[in-house]
Order: sequence, then C-alpha cells, then structure tokens
Amino acid sequence: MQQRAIETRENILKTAIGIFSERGYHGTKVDQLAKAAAINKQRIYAYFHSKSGLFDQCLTTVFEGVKLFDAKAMTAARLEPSRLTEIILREYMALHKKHPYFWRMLAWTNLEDDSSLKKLPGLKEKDYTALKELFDKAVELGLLPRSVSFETYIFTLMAVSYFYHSNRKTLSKTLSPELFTSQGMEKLIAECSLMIAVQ
Amino acid sequence: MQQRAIETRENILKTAIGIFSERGYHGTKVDQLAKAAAINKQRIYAYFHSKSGLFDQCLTTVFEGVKLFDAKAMTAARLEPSRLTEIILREYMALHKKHPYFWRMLAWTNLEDDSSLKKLPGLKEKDYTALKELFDKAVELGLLPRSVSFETYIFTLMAVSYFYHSNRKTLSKTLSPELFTSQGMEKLIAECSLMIAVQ
Amino acid sequence: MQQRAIETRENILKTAIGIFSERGYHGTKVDQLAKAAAINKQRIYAYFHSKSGLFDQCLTTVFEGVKLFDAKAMTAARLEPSRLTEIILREYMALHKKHPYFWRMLAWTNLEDDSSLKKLPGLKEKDYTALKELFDKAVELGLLPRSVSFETYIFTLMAVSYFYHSNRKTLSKTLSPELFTSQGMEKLIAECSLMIAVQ
Amino acid sequence: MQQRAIETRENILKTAIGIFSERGYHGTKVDQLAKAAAINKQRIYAYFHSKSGLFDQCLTTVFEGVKLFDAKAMTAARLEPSRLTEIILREYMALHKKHPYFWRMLAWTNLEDDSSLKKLPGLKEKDYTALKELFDKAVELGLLPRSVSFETYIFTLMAVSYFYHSNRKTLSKTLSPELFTSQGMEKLIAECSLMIAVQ
DNA sequence: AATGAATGAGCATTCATTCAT
DNA sequence: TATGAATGAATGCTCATTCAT
Repeated sequence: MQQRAIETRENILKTAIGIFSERGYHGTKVDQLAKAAAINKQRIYAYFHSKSGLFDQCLTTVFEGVKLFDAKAMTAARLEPSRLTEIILREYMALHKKHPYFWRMLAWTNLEDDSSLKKLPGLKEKDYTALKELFDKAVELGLLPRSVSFETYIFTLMAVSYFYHSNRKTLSKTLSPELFTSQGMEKLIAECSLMIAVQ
Repeated sequence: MQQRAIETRENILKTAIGIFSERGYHGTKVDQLAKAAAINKQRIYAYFHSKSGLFDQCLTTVFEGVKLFDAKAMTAARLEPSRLTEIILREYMALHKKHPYFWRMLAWTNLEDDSSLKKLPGLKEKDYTALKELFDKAVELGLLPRSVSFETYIFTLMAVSYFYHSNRKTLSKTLSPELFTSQGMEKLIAECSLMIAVQ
Repeated sequence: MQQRAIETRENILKTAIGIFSERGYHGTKVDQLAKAAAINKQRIYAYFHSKSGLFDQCLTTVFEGVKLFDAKAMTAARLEPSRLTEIILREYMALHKKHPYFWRMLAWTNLEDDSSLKKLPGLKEKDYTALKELFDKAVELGLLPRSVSFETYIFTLMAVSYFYHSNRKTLSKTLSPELFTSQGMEKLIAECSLMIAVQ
Repeated sequence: MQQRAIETRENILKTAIGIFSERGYHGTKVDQLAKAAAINKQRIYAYFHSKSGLFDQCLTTVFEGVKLFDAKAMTAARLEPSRLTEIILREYMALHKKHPYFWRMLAWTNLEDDSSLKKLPGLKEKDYTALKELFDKAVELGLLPRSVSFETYIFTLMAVSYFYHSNRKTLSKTLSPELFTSQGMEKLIAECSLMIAVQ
C-alpha cells in the first residue's frame, strides 16, 4: 500500500470512529462519513469492504487504542496502597476524557447486533494481572476486605465509572445534575473509596 | 376512542417497545414495526403521529411502567437492616428480568438524539425517600459507613446492576463469562454487600 | 334524501369548490376537504362516489352558477350603445370578484385531464344572442367596425378579462404591477374600448 | 460535471418540462418522471435537489428558451407598419407551436403555489422596447389610435393569443370548434387587426 | 489511487378508498 | 345518516453499494 493510500485509510478510520461512536451504526450514513473525511465514498469500500467492515475495524481500533492504565498511575498505586481504589477510579474516569469514543463504542456494541462482537479483541491480560497484584497487596495490608474477590472489586469500579459516563443524560435528569460537576465527581470518587475500604 | 382502536394502539405500543429497545431508533424500521404488530402501517401515524412520536411514547411508557421497589422488598429491608445492600442489589438485578426493556431504552436514550429525552418523566421522589430512610437507619446502626452519602451509595448499586446487564456482551468476552451464570450473580451480590458494609 | 343529507351534501360541494379551484384536482386532498367541510370523509363517497366525481360536480355547479350578464348591465348597454365594449369588459372583470372560482376552475379544466370536460354543460345560448343583438346594433350605428364578426369581438373581450385575472401573478412580475391596481384596470378598460371603437 | 452527467441532467430537464407542463406540479409523480426519462430516480435529487427544485428549473428553462420575436418578423413589421398587429398576433400564435410548453407552464405557475414564482426570470426588456418603437411609429403614421398606450395594445394581443391556446378545450365546447381550425385562426387574426386599426 | 456517476432496494409518510358500528 | 377505524397502493426521498473513467 502506498503512503497516500495509508493516509487516506487512516483518515477514514479516524473520522469513522468519531461518527460511529456518536451516532451508532444505523445512525451513521456512508455519505456523511465520506464528506466528514473529505474523501470519495468509494475509498471506504476499497479499504474496508463495507460499512459494517468499517464499523468492525473502528471497534477494534478503539479497543486496541485504549491503555487502561498508564505507568504513572501504576507507580502511584504501588507507593500508596491505601489510595488504590481512588487511583483506579480516577484513572477510569480520566479514560473518558482521553478516549471519549471508547465508552460509546462499547455501549453501541452491547446494544446492537452481535456480528461485530466476534471481532472484538480479547482484553489485555497483563493490565489485569498488574492490578491484581496491587489489589492482593492491599488486602494483605488490611486495607481492603479479605472476603471480596478481585473480580468483584474491579467490576464495581468499572461499573461506577462506566455508569457515570454512559448514563449522564438520564441521571442528570432523574438523579442529580450536580453529580456531573467536577466537585460532584470528586465527591463520588472520595466516598466510593471510603465505602469500599476496610473501616 | 373505540375499544378496537385502543387495542390497536396498545398493540402497536407494546410491539414497538420490544423492537425499539432491541434495535434502537435508527435500527428500527416502521415497516418491521407494522409487520410485527400485524397492523397497517398507517395506524402508527394515526395514533402516534410519527416514528419519533412513537419512540417517545415508548420511552415514557417504559419509564412509567417501572416500579423500582416493591412492598415486599421494602418490608424485608426494614426487618433486616444488615441485609439492605444485598436486598437492593437483588431487587435491581430482578428488575431486568421483569422489565427487560427498561435498561435498553435507557441506554438508547443516552446514546441517541436528545430530543426524546425532553419527554422523559421525572423520577418518582418517593422511591428514593423511602430508600433513604432505610439507608440512614443502617448508618445509625453502624452497618454502613457514616462518611458516605446516600447518593453515592445508591449510585454505586445502580451502577453495578446496570453495568452487569448493559455490558453483558462485552464483559462476557473481556472479563469472565462465569459472571453471568446465576452463581456468578449471587457471588457478585454477596461480595458487593460485604465490600460496602462496615467491616 | 333527508334535509340533513341535503345540507351535508351542499356543504361538501361548497367547500370543495373553494378548495378545488384554489389547488386543483391533484393539489387537493380528500382529508383536507373533509376537515374543511367539518364532515366525515366517508360522506364524500356516499354523495359523490369519488374524488373525481366530486370534482366534476364542482365544475358543473360553478359553470351553472355563473350568470355572464345581469339585467342592469343589459339595460345600460341598450341605453348607451357607444359604451358597449366598456360595459361588457367591466362586467366580465366584475365577474371575477363575484365568482372567484369560475376562472380558476376554467383554468384547471383546460390544463388537467379531459375526463371532467365531458360533463361540462353547454354554454347558455341566450346570453350570447342578447349580446349579439347589442353588438349588431352598435355596428349599424357605426360605433363598431362593420368588418369584424361578433365572435371575434366577444372573443377579444373575454380574452382580455380572462388573461387579466388568470395571469396576474406572472404579468405582475414580467409586465407591470400597476396594471393590477384599480386605476390600472380602469385605464385598461377605457383604452380597450377606444382601441376597438371606430375612430 | 462530466459529459455523461450533463447528458443525464439535460435528459431529465427535457423530460420534466414535457411532463410538468402537461400535468402540473401535483399531477406529476417523480417515479413517472424517472421512468419517462429512463434514468434512476435518484439522479433527479442529485441534480435538482427535489421535485420542486426540478420544477423551478423547468420553469426557468422554458422562460429563457422563449424568444418572443425573431428577426424576420421584426423586419417584416418595419417594412409594413400597417400590418403590425397582424404580424405580432401571428408571431404570438406561432410561439405556441414552437414552444408548446410555454403557455402551459405559465398557466400552472399562475394557478399553483407561489414559491416557484420567485425564481422566474424577469422578462427581456429589449423585446418590448423594439416592439414599442414599431408601435410608436404606427401611431405616428395614423395606423393605430393615438389614445391607446403601448401597454394596453400589447396586453390585448398577448391576451388574445394566450386565451386562444389556453382555453381551447372549454372554448371548443362553449363557443365554437371552428375557431380552432386554421381558417378560424386566420379569420381571428385578420379581424382583430382590423378591429384595432384606425378605420 | 482516486473520483464522479449511477443504481435498486429501502424508508418514512400520505392518500384515496372501504369497513364496521 | 353518520362516524371512527382500517387498508394497500402510492409518494417523495435516501441509502449502501457498484460502475466507469
């Protein structure tokens, strides 16, 4: 593939991720995609075979692009095991700003047809194993309850951060809009940490 | 409106809730809707004005149809304050079986266009106030951490149950399929209760 | 037919004439018709068999309802033969105000499908014969050119008044808007009379 | 735009002029249009944006395509000022054979919605100014009445020729079918000329 | 590699007409 | 007589995809 072709392909992919994540598969039109990427519609078919082929590729790309944890957060957690929950939560929350497409693509994928799911890459084991070590250590130190498994722990933190972002619209209306100010988020993180910690 | 018309209208609404929640607004086609409800397409326009009018009505109906808590659960929680978290979680989890459309409509609404959101009915205050009383009592009894607000507490439980259902597909693949067996769910509920409780 | 039925029928007919003449056959929708007449759509089919049946009836009714000349104008023309052209023109012009539907139905009929034309009633001979007498007298008196037939004369006057009304929109734009003020019309009538008269 | 596209566009336009002028805006269906032009329906939207966009373009095209007077007629009128009325009338009458769509589009436009009217091109001034010179000269020569303005004169001739063509159907039935034979037309032209001329 | 032109199936919506009460 | 409910065939317009250059 020539350099020009590679650029075109990546341009399409980048644009498509933005639009698919915003409007979903059925809400996205190939024409809009082409216009937004300022390329000829036909290129999409040349490089991705079909609309749904492009969607699958977007999904994969988004998933692969997401690094759940960066080195800095890892170090911080290692140094202060008592702040583990807070650090993970904050990290997860921050993920949304850095990868605004991730949550939405996740949501679309969970709602829409299964076909695209098959191509979803398995999650990186190493992210979890590193976290698990930190968790185990915190348990040993008596900072986290011994009776709770790592899976439940991490599930809860993922749930809180995902729910926070994915249901912002309806929660703003039905629970409280203050939750989505930066103070609201800080309060949520702090209290969650306390709630989970061994008192 | 004649009896026949009422039946037709309700038939459309019921069918539409099923299909909209399954495929979302853009993924649903009026023709399919009409065929599934075995009615003439035109009736949709006669009774709901437009596809989006029908969607809004579905959303409202689903929201109004959901009773977050029933009397039995309330009584159980009052009798055994130590089991409050478990009862709420189990209740939320059960909601999905009883109202399989609720979570999905919620998700679509959060993802798709805002316009339908405007018509969303405000949440019933009384459900929350009753829960808050139970929460306050548990705190007083030293069963739940004093430093955590009711909002954070309930948010976490909603998050866990919502995330569990809404992300089943991707979590099965990326975290663990066992989580979605009935034992897996029981384990999650039990451990969450422990995790949150004052140890 | 009962009194109530007669009233309903006439109500439909009257309303339909207004709407058909305004929008033509294809531009008129049965639903609008029913709503405008505040009757049930089905009545149209009961009384007129079909949309096109109603249109035909409207056409006939409008044609029959138009009296080309009233007695007063006739008397005036008899008393002042020199003003014949002016009187006829003014009378024709006035017709439009009195029967605003006539010209438009005429136009629609000339443009649209022939089928409705068949049911058009033949023109009243007597209107023409009375006019012809007046014309002949004016010719004898040397007021109108002897070499011009009655048909040409009356055709010209009909043409001027018809054209004036039917092409108002485009003429306003392409010829002159002043033509359609009341002074403009007076000027047109006066000059036409002079132009045709023997000088 | 590629040659192929230009051809398709022009094919659509030509076909549409024929059908719109025949059946009017509401009487014309996009499907018929596409079928008649043997093109894909979508092309209409690609090139003209909408049905009404196409109609407007048809109107404009027809108007621009009409040359009210050709050089030959102009010369003839200059050489024989006494025949001016006859020449103009004959020229106007001939217009219909050459531009059969012109009168009908004019009529539809006058009857149907105003929106398309806005895009109507202003009439060519020069056609009128050339005619006015001829008219003025005829007046000076005493061939046409001095008391009649050019506007009234030309209005009458336009009216006669328009009315002759646009009301053929109803006039055949209500006035005289002979009028529409070629002798009938000749007679009309001749007598009108005489009628208007100074005797 | 890239683009403009073209296509056929599909889509939300409307319409004239008939049915049932 | 009158009305609300229902229908099937349009109707204007769009979409994902393919063709030709």
